[in-house]
Amino acid sequence: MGSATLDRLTPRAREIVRTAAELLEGEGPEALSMRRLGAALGIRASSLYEHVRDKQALEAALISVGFEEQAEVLAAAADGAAEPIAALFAAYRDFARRRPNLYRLMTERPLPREQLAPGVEAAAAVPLVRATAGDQERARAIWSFAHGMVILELNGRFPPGADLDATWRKGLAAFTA
Amino acid sequence: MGSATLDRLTPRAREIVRTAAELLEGEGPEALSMRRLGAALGIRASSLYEHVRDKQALEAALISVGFEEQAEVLAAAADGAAEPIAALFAAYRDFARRRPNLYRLMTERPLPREQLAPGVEAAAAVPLVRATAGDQERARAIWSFAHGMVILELNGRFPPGADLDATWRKGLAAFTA
DNA sequence: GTCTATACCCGGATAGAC
DNA sequence: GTCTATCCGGGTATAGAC
Repeated sequence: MGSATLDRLTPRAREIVRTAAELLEGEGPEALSMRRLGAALGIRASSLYEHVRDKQALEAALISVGFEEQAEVLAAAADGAAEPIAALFAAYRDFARRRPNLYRLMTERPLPREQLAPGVEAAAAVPLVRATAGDQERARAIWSFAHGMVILELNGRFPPGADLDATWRKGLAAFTA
Repeated sequence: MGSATLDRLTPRAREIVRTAAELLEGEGPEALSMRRLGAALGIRASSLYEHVRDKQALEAALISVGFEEQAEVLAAAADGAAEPIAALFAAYRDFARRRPNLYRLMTERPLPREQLAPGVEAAAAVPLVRATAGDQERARAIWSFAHGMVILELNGRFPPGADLDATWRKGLAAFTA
């Protein structure tokens, strides 16, 4: 539950990032504006700049925290699982459904890698790379399938009646054959 | 090359949609505003509303045309191919790279299905469903992999040195085993 | 069919007072 | 640390004149 990213911030900045995360998830991406974030905290947007460099830095913090949480849930899922890939799929999907807007923020633009907390991106990838015994190509192919499933689901792109559990099983079978 | 969607529009509306497509692809999604579209056509934004209901309708037209083009290139690729799935992968990736911003427009939000030209979404899916002999679960799993590969590439989410051709081959092997 | 003018909304960010 | 005031930018859309 602890976040190294949050821990390196001042208490007030921590509060801001936390509130931003709630705003993003609770009211959608358009709610993540400096004005609305200020309002949610009971201060003016201009006051935020005392604690946060700019909006980019705020988003980078959100993304870093997202990677930390993702790393945690994925590692926990794979740990000692009889079928690690299946367990990772379930945990990956679960994370994306619990934090759909954060998940989009983390995936739909180029990563601001220089602004992220060091190592968080790699840490989130570790469980899958482990599960493929270090085969990076296979790990990336599996990740692409999982991301495709997740993002198409979040974006409402599958036909209304689609049986996604069955589709996940198809993918699992393909990649573990 | 003919587009049923465009053919049903007045000449001026057709011109508008065409220009919008060029603007979107050439200058990015933020360029797709009524003001900038008007400017590209040499008229005021307000004049566009004589020809296009609103921005949603314009985007729906762009998406419909996108599906038509996609259906065409996918069908052509699969036609008589020795390895239809491999051919579809290549054509799918090629389409997304040629029209990255249109591809994003087509996939990153829920489809405005009521506003699309009838049948275009289904038509784009036909080649893949054929290639899986009607197995919809398999078709969806393959689509998810392809979409994941494509969108993660477009969004710059793979590590800088990643060998994506190799990753595509891994996915192909998994789904055609 | 296009114009001007306008209504409304939103955004990020800074200067300088307190 | 927060404020007000302000600067800049952007957007969709309508009314009414020509």
